[in-house]
Amino acid sequence: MPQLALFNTLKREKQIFEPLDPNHVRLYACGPTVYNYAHIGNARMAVVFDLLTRVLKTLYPKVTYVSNITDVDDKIMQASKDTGEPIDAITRKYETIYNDDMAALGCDKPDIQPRATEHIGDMIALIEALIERGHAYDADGHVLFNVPSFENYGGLSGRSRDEQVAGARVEVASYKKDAADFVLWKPSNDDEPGWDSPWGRGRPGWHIECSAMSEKHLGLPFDIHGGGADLKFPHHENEIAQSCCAHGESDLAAFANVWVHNGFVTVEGEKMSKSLGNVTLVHDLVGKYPGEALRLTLLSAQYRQPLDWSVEKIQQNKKQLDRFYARLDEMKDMDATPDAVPESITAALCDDLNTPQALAEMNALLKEENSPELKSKLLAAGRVLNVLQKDPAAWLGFGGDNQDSDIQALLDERTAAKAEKNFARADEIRDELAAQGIEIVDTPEGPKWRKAN
RNA sequence: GGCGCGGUGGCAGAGUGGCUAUGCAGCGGAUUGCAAAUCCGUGUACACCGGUUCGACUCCGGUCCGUGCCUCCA
Repeated sequence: MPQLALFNTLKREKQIFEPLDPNHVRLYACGPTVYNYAHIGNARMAVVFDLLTRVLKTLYPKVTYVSNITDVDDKIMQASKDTGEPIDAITRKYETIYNDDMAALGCDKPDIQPRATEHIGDMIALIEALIERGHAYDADGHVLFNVPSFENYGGLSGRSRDEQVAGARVEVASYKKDAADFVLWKPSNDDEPGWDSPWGRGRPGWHIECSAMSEKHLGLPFDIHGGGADLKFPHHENEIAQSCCAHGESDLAAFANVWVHNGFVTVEGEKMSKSLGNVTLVHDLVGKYPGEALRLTLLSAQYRQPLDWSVEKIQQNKKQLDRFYARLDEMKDMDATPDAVPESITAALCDDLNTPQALAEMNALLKEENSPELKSKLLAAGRVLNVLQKDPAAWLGFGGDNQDSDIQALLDERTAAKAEKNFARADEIRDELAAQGIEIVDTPEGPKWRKAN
């Protein structure tokens, strides 16, 4: 069996992945805060961890992938104030949109997708444990994690004590014993979402939800914890501190064994930001381009590398898919048994998800003659990456032969013209249709047409 | 300032101490009434300067440049 190597941020090196329990691999990735449409950066995280889960599922008998929905957060409250929509309506709406958009990118829904608001009790229990162990304190309705109480704090992001700063959501400096202390629980006004707690009516800080939900659904320690590179600090650092301290552990790996962080997406060379107005929403993209082309584009760079998003790149990856689908179309009548993923592709993916290498290996397959074996290999490789599973003719756009009698009439006329060597008329018809965005492709089975792109 | 990442052919993007991916674009050719697709051929590129080595794009040191995090952020 091939061995999976992953770059472990915690150790800062690529390591052979060794599951804590080979019969059940467990991973968690920090999901979105649902107050707006997901952007292409959210999508990269979703696609990367979807792929990682697929690869793990080819290697191990049971894999549980948990990715949360953050549905309590000050940004959501702000969105509610801005739009007048109730908080629940906002979070449910964008949760649904998120899942739909990620599905369009070929991401399976995580095995478990917990909502923060449904785990408040677990968070409170965790906070209580932290207070009992002397790692947290309450101050006027706030509960803070005391960073100096955890000797190994900072081990993930590599920051020394002096450099630590607060990762709190709100300004509570006056309550802090240490500048680096961060909020576990904070009081809510009457018009804000809140839950009863030993410290009064309030709501959780950001980091505690992931500690609570990952432990609840996966148990501690679990194998892999992931998210975007920017979450390393403070979010993941604080998660580790909370989870370790709540259980009296000093080893950072007592929470999650391997940490995986995906790189950032820039757009046309610039960082995505609201001020630049270049936040690229998945929702807009899935309306314009095939989800599979978007997925492949997100996988066109190795996951840890920065990825620059551009229309040109989408089109390039779409073409790539066209080539694969064209070959699959040629082999449409062959029986394929896509069970075994070609070794070269498994090897590439097992090398820290080297998707560009996997793509290169798939291109190498195209050098082979058409055969049931080749078809099987392509489909099996495509299945791991979750591409190439569609009907080739439909992908290539040749599905609509019988749907438009006007076009069919012109095609018939052109065929007749060609038979009479009236090429002037034949070309005229080609031009006419081209003007309508219709492309004629002559094949051994006769002319076909599709919408040009 | 602290921590980190990166500079590869026109573009994208892997990788390796010697055998110099892959895709897109370009160019030449084949094929096609035309077109598309396809096929064949075509590019010794690895920021700069030193060092190690029989040999470095790959290892080490330095320089320059770009970039991420350190505040909410995937």
